[in-house]
Amino acid sequence: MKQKYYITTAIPYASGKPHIGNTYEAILADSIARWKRYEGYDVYFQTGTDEHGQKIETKAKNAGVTPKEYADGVVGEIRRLWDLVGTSYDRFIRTTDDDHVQAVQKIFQYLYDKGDIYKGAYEGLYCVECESFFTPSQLVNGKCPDCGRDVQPAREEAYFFKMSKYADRLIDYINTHPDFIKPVSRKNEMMNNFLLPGLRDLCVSRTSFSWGIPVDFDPKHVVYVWLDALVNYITGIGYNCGGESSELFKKLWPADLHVIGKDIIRFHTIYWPIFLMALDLPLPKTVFGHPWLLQGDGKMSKSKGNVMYADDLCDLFGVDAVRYFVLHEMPYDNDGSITWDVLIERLNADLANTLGNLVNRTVAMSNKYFGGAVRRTDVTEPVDDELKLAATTALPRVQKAMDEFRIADALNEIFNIFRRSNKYIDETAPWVLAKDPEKADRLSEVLYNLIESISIGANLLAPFLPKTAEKILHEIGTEPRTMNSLMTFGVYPEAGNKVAEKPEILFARLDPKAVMAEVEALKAKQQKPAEPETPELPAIKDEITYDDFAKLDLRLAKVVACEEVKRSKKLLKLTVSLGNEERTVVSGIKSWYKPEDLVGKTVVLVANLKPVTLCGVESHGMILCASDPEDKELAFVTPAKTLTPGWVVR
RNA sequence: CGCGGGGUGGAGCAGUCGGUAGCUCGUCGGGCUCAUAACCCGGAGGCCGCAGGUUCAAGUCCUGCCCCCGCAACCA
Repeated sequence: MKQKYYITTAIPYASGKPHIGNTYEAILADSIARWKRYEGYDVYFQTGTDEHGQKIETKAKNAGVTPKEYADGVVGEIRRLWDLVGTSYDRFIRTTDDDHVQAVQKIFQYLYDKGDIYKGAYEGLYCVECESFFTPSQLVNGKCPDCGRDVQPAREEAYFFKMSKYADRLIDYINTHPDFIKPVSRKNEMMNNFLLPGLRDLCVSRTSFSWGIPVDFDPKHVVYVWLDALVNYITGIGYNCGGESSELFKKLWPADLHVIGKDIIRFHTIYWPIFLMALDLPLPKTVFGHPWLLQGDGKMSKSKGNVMYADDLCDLFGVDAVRYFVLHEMPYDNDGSITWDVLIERLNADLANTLGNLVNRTVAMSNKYFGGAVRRTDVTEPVDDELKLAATTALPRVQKAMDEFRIADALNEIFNIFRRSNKYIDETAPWVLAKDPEKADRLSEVLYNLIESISIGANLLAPFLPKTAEKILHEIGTEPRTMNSLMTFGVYPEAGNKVAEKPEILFARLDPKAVMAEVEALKAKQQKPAEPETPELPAIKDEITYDDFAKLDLRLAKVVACEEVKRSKKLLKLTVSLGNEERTVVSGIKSWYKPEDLVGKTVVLVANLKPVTLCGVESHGMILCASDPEDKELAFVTPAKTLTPGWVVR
């Protein structure tokens, strides 16, 4: 019986059209899935969309549609893109699917009954306008990062999951399963930053919005994102909490591979395994956190007009060219970068020149010299051996690369066959052989060797560039063959098949100038609806009374000493004098001021602010500063003439 | 001294146990003409981040320093 292989992508949030970086994940997982199928596994490949939550609720409201309608639209777009790039999924799950919703409710109930979920209160900084909680680190200048208004400490009733309960078991599991987190460098991050210092309980419900799966025993709560989203990996294949799960589930679980972005490794290697432990389910074998695909000149943004979408790219270059590019250009550990220049360069150098031209010239010669069918004649020469070796030993090397998820390396190994084949043509010079009728058999053997090598290469290429592989096999008049046969030279029919009469150009060479012209047109189209560059000033806040103002105690303070806070990026530690007392204040202005710039200056201090500890230093007050909305420029506030420290500002 | 990764010809990377520094692209020159101005060969271009140390021998091992990038902690 075939061994099963269950592979998943993360489910992208359906709030907007995904760019090529997001689509990369689908292509990556798809290539692995196809490869595994070719290896003989019974592969089940699941992808889908995450559709609940406040952001979608808000966007839908703005668009005047229901959240489901809004999600339907975006999901349609995502699915269209996934299909466009050839994602060979078995199920496209949506977190709004009925089976998922019911399964999540059952899981929630089960974990609550078990005591792993308890009711508590969520405390944080709340922005009324945005109806959102933020952690202090999310704030911009102490204000809401979305609207720039003030936030206030608030409490919200919520359910929590007892993460700490399973932490020891998870630490043990990670330590004894080296394949669990890939690449390994991520393992240390998780251990050192989260597991070893101790886990905080995770908030798993919300009452501040309603677009979500209701907690059925407490309907004003909806299940909050991670518990809802992560369990898609089990609900999608028929997990039934507390009941009989499907045959499919029994066959597939635990998953063999979760392909995810490096940004959500934490959720997949800590929260997800812990949820599974709580459900008494085995953990996935491997979580692979791939790097990101970045735009060469910085992050993609609409206002820059440099967002790349899979559909535009496919229009310009074709699906397989796009697949090739993202798979080839992504290193294993570091982020990859995508630029139009490099993209064109890759297509021309690898796909058009090395591969396309090779197939083209080989087929052309077969037609020209033998009417399209080349026989194996066994008129060999030593020069053949190196080619045969390159072709028949590629498989194990590709396999090794794939086992480590080094897709770029795998592609490179395959292309070595094509590179070697081009060289072989030069070494054997078929056009010279063709002039001598006595060398006809040798010539036939040479072309046979080329076609056989191309056949092996095309079969290896199929998981990555399915359409191209199909075209190549068609051109050389043969069918896909088994993986095992790729290590044997001479599987292509010895009598020779008829190759395509007129070789089709697999990848046309691109003229960079012409492509860039089209790109400019695309950019212009994107930029039109873009927002103006100048960020708006935050709105004036809600009115307060004099009494509210009077609560503030603002004082002049003279900086007597200042130093950087060790191991902090933004913080300076100031010692200020208020005339009759000195105190320590921490201020996040390291980017704008050096310590010596501040000593001797008089600043305005919020003197009655509750002290807090930042990076291990207690801060007793706050220095008033003014800045532009984006914090490009910032300056502290100082009196117009020298005044005595300690005086009241009002 | 929070944890981890990394600094190698113009770009992106490889370099296992210390022993002539490699690959892809670009660039320059040559060759070839089957082919998509494609293909093949060759050249130029490296104080292998800096400074010490161990060794017959260091990109590789040790020490110190500088810089970059993840993650974490923070603009009160």
